[in-house]
Amino acid sequence: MENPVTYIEVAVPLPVFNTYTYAVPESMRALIAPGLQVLVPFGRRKLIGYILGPGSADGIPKIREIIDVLDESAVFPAAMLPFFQWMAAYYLHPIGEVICEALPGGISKKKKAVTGPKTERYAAPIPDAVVAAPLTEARQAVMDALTSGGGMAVRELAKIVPSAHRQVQALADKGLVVVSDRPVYRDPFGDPVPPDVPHKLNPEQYRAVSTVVGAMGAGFAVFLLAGVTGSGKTEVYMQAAAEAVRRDTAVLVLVPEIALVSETERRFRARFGDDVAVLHSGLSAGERYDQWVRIRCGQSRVVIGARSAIFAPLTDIGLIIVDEEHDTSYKQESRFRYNARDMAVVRARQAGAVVLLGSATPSVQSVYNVLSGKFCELNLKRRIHRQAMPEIHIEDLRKQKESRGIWRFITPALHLAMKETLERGEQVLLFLNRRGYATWPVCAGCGQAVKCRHCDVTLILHQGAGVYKCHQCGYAIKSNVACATCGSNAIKRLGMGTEKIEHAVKALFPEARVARMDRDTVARKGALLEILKGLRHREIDVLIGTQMVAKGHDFPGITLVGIICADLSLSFPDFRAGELTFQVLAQVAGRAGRGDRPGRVVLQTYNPEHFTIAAARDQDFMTFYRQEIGFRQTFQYPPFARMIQLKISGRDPEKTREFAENVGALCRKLQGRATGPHGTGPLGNKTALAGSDLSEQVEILGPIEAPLSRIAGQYRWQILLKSTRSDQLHRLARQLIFDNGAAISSRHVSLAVDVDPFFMM
DNA sequence: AGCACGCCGACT
DNA sequence: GTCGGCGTGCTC
Repeated sequence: MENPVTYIEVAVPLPVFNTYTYAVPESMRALIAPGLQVLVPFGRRKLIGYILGPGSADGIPKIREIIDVLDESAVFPAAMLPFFQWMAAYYLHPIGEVICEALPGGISKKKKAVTGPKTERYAAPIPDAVVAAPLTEARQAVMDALTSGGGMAVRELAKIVPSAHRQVQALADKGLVVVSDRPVYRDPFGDPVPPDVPHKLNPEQYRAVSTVVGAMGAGFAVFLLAGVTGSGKTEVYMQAAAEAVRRDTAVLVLVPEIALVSETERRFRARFGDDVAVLHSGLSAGERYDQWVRIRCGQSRVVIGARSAIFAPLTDIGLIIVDEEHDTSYKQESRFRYNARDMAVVRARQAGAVVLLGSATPSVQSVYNVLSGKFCELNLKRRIHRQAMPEIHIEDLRKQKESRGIWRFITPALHLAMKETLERGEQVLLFLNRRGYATWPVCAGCGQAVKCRHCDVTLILHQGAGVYKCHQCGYAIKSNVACATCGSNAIKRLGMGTEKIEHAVKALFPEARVARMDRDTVARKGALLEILKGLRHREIDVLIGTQMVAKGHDFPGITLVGIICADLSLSFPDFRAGELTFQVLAQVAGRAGRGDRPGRVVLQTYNPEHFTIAAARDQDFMTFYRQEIGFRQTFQYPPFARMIQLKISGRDPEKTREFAENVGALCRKLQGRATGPHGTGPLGNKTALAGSDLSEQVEILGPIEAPLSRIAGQYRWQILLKSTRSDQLHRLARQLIFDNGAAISSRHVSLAVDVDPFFMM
């Protein structure tokens, strides 16, 4: 190495936006490379940092030496550094924390315990060793087992000979076996999967696969595969992936949540065998580590995972597949707020790879990108088994106003349809996007709702558990308490949740076998699989579920879907409310009739004329899109504008409000400075400047109290920055964060920056 | 994030 | 007079 690097630039996993220059002692110079972890002194602490590249000593008065180099090979490919840097810049997040988020827990975060490769005691026979004296029965059994297998884990031996540990030691002393520690590979997969061969494609699928394959090797491209439910998207994914693998490139498959990883994984494993690795937060730290290492060293070239798998340490990515690309689970809503769907596109662009975004109900954003020429559209309009799409009947819930109790929510039409379906021995799915029994418990004495102590929400009655529960913070009180305001014991159980529907269905159809699928019933490990199995084996006649039932699971025996109330998400104070509603309705409706019998859907709503409901009835995405995109344009919402939301929270209501107002004032000051000598508008107004192009300004909305003004004891405020110009928006946010450290940090109040926010409540 | 420095109230 | 509260600023 001519010109050895003496200084390196290091990122540390702390909320600091600087990187730091360290000197490398002579003895370690040959060991360092970008992407390696190093132990560095930091103040009076020691930290694990990440080498970003060569560093510069210019203008730095004090440079300290690194203490140690922690890996002989980088934990992630150096080629991923530009990806991390891009994310750090875009999401305004410290690069060290970005990298820390990317690495699997346990690889050696901070200075916590290090989960290295797991090892086990392993015994192997020494060939041709001379047996001096006859062995005891147990020792002979151990020797027999070892010679027949050529070596075994001592743990396995102990299953044959209970005293194996002792015997192996004795045999080692006699020079007959050699004992060593071996790394073990922890297999996260369940049962072996029988191999499977590529299916014959229908013409639509064939066209999709050949278009994607045709783009491979020719640089970055994004395809949006819009395929109705049951149209065979997964087969398209697999055949495209097979071609990518054949070209010796890696494939990354993202699915929205862990429950769907296993289904996708089974299908991919059947096709790609040991090439498949999985990455998601459901794996134990050890399993994750092993999967990571397999991917890192190129043993697994097809990676399937949830959101965080976007960080898989693959080299030479040829294809990134994002299944159910509209799903909001791709957005991380804690510490580091990123969107894995968007980052799939960024990572592919950097790698010159092809992206395949798939969905039955594509996001407005992605369809806009198709229409503006950034993405290329592929369509699967036909279901593979040629079933017709289900017929959707709308029932107006306003007509039920005079009905009592459950009859307000089970219309005669739905009741009749359920009766007919059950009489035919077919299965029913009822969807209601709200769990619990009564979602609005109200005191009959004083009219007060039962409220959470820590949050600005009503508690939900969970009758089975006998508690009122807060869905925000988990706070719960016994359901037999009296009203906190007036002491009355008469608390009305208003509001409908899945648990109440379950009770009602059991009463209406006493002979039907009823099951419920929501976060409460699948909390127990294995419960979800039991429900799915129960459905397949026809041990369940009626399934009642939340959102969860809309997500990708295949329910072949269901011929009737009842949507109890389609409007719940329609009134959310969120510009995406219509989009979310359309998606969930279309997805739930798509659960009907995936087997060989036609399906039908009864959709109950208070807003039958609403364009979202009408479009969902006709399963006509483009009609929905055309109306929705007009609304987005009128109010300058994404995709026409970009947004950054500042989320401010603190325990003290006054301090939080004051802080939010200070940050708001600072934003306006910065904006005024950036856009020249004109003053800003009156406080609280949209600040726009005379004489310049209004559409290119950054709008500052707020601060306002969040719709959920308190969660888990934290008072919440928000400021929304909005602009048609991404660069302007980012410039303002960067100035705010980087140049005003003191003004935006406080002991009592925290500020989170959410770039491209999803949940605005 | 930590950890030091520095500046004000209430205790031996 | 010192102990300790917390606001401010820095860590190569």
